[in-house]
Amino acid sequence: MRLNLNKIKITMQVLKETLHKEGLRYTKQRQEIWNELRSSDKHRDAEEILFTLRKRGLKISRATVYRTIDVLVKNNLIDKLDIGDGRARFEYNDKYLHHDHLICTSCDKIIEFNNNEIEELQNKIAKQHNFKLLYHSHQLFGICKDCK
Amino acid sequence: MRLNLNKIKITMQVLKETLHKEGLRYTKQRQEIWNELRSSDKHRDAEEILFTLRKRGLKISRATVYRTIDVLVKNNLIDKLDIGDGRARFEYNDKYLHHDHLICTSCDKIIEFNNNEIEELQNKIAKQHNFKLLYHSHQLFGICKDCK
DNA sequence: AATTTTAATGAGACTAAATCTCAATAAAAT
DNA sequence: ATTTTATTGAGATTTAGTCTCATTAAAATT
Ligand SMILES: [Mn+2]
Ligand SMILES: [Mn+2]
Ligand SMILES: [Zn+2]
Ligand SMILES: [Zn+2]
Repeated sequence: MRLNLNKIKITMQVLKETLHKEGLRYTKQRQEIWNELRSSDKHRDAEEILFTLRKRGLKISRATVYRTIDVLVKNNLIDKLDIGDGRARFEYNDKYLHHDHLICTSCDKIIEFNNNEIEELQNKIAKQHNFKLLYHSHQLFGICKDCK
Repeated sequence: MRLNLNKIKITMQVLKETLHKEGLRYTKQRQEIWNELRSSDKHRDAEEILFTLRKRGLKISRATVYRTIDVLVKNNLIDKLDIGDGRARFEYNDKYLHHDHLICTSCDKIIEFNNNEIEELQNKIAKQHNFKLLYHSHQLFGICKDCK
């Protein structure tokens, strides 16, 4: 319990410092959106975040959700994920355990993987092209074990 | 010249056979869209294809472009590419020389790469998860050599 | 603590890519 | 040549995401 409360405090501090660094204000809505994303390992879309927070009694608009998500993505606090259905998903970005995704085209299940060899090869390719790698998007689409 | 004409004949035959296999008709519009994509190495969006063909005098609608693209993507004759600006791009799928992309977030340049080690690692990861890999999407975003 | 300054928010209008509808048309089968 | 059936075109519709602008709230100043 003690640890848990501290963890929340620390991640909220991360948000506060990021916003300060960008000259942005530490608002209730931004706190709630960040808390919602960092405390779950689901891949959420904007509308889902909006309605979850509204159900919880927060006064918040669609525009604010999209605007906040942009700030969080640009500052690498969350990652944007395209699973191929035209609706972007977002998830907490754990810098110490990066992962990419396998996506089942039959049941939409999302499976996470992390592979350091691929990460290294990506760096190597970028270097070969004298390209400054900022981020990447890597998805494997197919049929999961439960669907075949 | 002889070879060039034969090459066109062969790729048009590929389309004809694919459509036949799917119980679909070999129409003028489908021929022109396929010819447009297979004879260029650009990454085109739907609107671009539509206006190129109209400028060339073909009577064709937006709906037909999108519908045909879907057929070609599903049959692996072309690949769909998401460069992160909300507009899908399409390109000829050369089965004998697969490639993925580096995308400059500053000038939108698209650089192609192919790396067999990564392709093999993808297969390995899919196998580990008992996942039938159908296709993948792999983009490296950053700043190209001309922009930095 | 009250006031001033300035950025953020909410409601809903707007945009743009992609999809859908349905009457007219053209490909293929007969 | 005629019939059958899929395809097309025009434009309406959907939907994720963005924009506007009056109102509100955070932070700076007094
Ligand atoms: Mn994930
Ligand atoms: Mn390419
Ligand atoms: Zn599945
Ligand atoms: Zn560039």
